[in-house]
Amino acid sequence: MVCSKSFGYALRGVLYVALMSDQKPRVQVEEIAEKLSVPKHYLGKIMKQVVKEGILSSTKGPYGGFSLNEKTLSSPLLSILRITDGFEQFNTCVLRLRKCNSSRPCPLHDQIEANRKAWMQIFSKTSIGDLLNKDEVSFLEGLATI
Amino acid sequence: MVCSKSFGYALRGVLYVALMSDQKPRVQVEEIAEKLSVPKHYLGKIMKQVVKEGILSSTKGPYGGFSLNEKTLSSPLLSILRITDGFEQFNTCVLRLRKCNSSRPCPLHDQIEANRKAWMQIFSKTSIGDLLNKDEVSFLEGLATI
DNA sequence: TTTAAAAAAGATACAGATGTCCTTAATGGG
DNA sequence: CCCATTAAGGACATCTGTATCTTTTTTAAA
Ligand code: FES
Ligand code: FES
Repeated sequence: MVCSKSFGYALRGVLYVALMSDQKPRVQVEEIAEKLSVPKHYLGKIMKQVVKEGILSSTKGPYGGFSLNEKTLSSPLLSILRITDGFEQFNTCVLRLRKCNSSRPCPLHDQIEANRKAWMQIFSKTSIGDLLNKDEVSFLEGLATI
Repeated sequence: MVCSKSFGYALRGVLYVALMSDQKPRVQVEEIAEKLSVPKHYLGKIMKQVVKEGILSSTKGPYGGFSLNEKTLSSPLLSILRITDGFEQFNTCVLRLRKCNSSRPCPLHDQIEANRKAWMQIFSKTSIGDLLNKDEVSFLEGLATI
């Protein structure tokens, strides 16, 4: 019913880089962690994976940091979810009564399956860019609140 | 998107006791654990909480074990969920962008909230008894599959 | 009352997610 | 080339859910 903390770190990290992109082309993990009140080194690890997935770019060295690329804004939340949480959650019986499948469904399977499809939809249809458009103003104030 | 393993243990434990209730008034944790392929001692701890919540009854000593009571069949899944998983999951922003509330919603809040209500509905409307009715035959075979 | 059976309770162990620290590699500027 | 800066990578620490083991308490039967 809720994503991992790692997911939140990754998402907010990407959003922060995006929001800063007009002011500075690259943002250091140090700054991101500080502004979002997130553990610095742990965030670094996660951002690394986000880069490997292609959602962000990064360069080492002076004036380096994390930056947007052509894929960033169009990336669906699902691509971050894969990194941080994986998709097992969608294939496990909610009741943990058995392997979840339609051929041998548990009593709740159909209801749950419909619900999960809806979640999947939300996470695959919604992109980083969508979030920015919908919430432009309040994001920056809100990013550090959790 | 999925309940804890503990939830599965608790639910399957209760279901097993219910299914056995016409053959034997009390069932020992030893037997339950064996039949469900669940860690014996850990299951004991969870069953204890289920009893404390009032969903099952138990008696110590010879011929003791866990047994149904007047509340068992009408207990909603939500009462087990409270024991094993708690309700925090329903009050946390999926995106972990901020405290989840309607007055300061994240961009996905409304969609997510509707979805969560649906989950809550399922777990509060569905009782132990409902599961048994819907799935009477295949439960016993299936109970040990996870 | 004694004994054995079974749940309850407590102590400890393990595993995965989370978090910290230190070292290594890459990069731009001098 | 040399140096400072920054991400990447690896080793270790902590915390929480899960799991195991032992001891205590309760109960039924003999
Ligand atoms: S079989 Fe239970 S949710 Fe699919
Ligand atoms: S504020 Fe994000 S789900 Fe409610």
